[in-house]
Amino acid sequence: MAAPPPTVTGGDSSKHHAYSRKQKSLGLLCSNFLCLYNRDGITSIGLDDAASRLGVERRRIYDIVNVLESVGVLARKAKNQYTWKGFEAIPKALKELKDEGLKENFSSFDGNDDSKVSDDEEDDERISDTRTESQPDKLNPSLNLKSSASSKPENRREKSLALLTQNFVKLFVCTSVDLISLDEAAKLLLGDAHNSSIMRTKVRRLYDIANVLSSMNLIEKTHTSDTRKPAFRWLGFGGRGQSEHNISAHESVVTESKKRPFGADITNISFKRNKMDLGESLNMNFSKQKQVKQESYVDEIDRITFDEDSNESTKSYQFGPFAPVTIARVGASENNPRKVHDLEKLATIYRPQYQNQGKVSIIS
DNA sequence: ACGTCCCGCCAGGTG
DNA sequence: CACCTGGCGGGACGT
Repeated sequence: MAAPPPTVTGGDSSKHHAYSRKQKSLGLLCSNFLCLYNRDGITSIGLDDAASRLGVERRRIYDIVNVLESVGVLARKAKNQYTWKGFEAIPKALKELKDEGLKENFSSFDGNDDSKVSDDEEDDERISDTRTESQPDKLNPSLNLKSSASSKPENRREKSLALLTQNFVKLFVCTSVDLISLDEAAKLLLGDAHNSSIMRTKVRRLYDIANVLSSMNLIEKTHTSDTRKPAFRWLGFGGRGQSEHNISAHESVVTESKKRPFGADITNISFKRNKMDLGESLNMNFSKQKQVKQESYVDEIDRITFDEDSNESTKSYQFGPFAPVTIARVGASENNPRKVHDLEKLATIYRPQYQNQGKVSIIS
């Protein structure tokens, strides 16, 4: 036991900037992650590589990766290695989730109830591409919401975060519920056993998930009509940011990637204690501006069919490229499709679109 | 005071 | 056995 450096208050070195939790939030980290790996043709993603680049511990990467994988953006390839599927993989993943959810009992929340708990664990066909023969099935979680009673060992792996993420998404995709608070979601997802701690932990996880999903603009934090209880609204697609793909015809928004608005960069990121390694790359300063892009979601953002009966009718997902803002120019060198070492450059150009709820700082 | 949620301990899993 | 994964909850930060 090496006496770990206790305390953190104030940093012992130079400026003792009161670090903000917001700057280390999963949501922001996710934005950085997305921005970092969405550029050019990135195929593989190393976890420790990401951790180093983002200046966070591995543990946090797992959190992000698990939720990203749940929506199809990433796919586990091997140890420490993930495959970047891209945002374009989201629609498909969502559809699968929806399909799965409908087969189960996700269609009974809010308003109507339909306790039709079909425990059918039928293996849905995976439209997925890569099919590793190692694990034929098992990919499908057996969502045992309430009344599970079956202590089926099932998958020891993927217990919470990934599973919970999918269930959370199913909630939106399979029902007409567009707005929901995490408490509600927690209750729904774990049945009714609101036994103190269990639910508290659940909610904690949901916060993590919601933050990541928010950074992707799949959901947004708002509040219920009554105004009071914060809740999350499903957006599906509708992020702003230009895209190379054509969007719906009615995207009047210019989504022009104008040059970054003033650079109010805040150098943050790991300044605390780091791992043993990570010495060469001092701290890369990520220029991040807490800009609140309050884009008007005019038009119909359109979410995947909210009709409960419509099975496979509207499959045209107009995924709007909610790509984290553009600017795909990599400074330097195109001769390295795989790895990008220019952290500094990358960091400089990168611009996360942190979604800030609540106040709206006019900056654009 | 309560809502949000970061940090990292430590237990399984895997090679 | 070392290392990778990731559940889980304390308790600090935010409002």
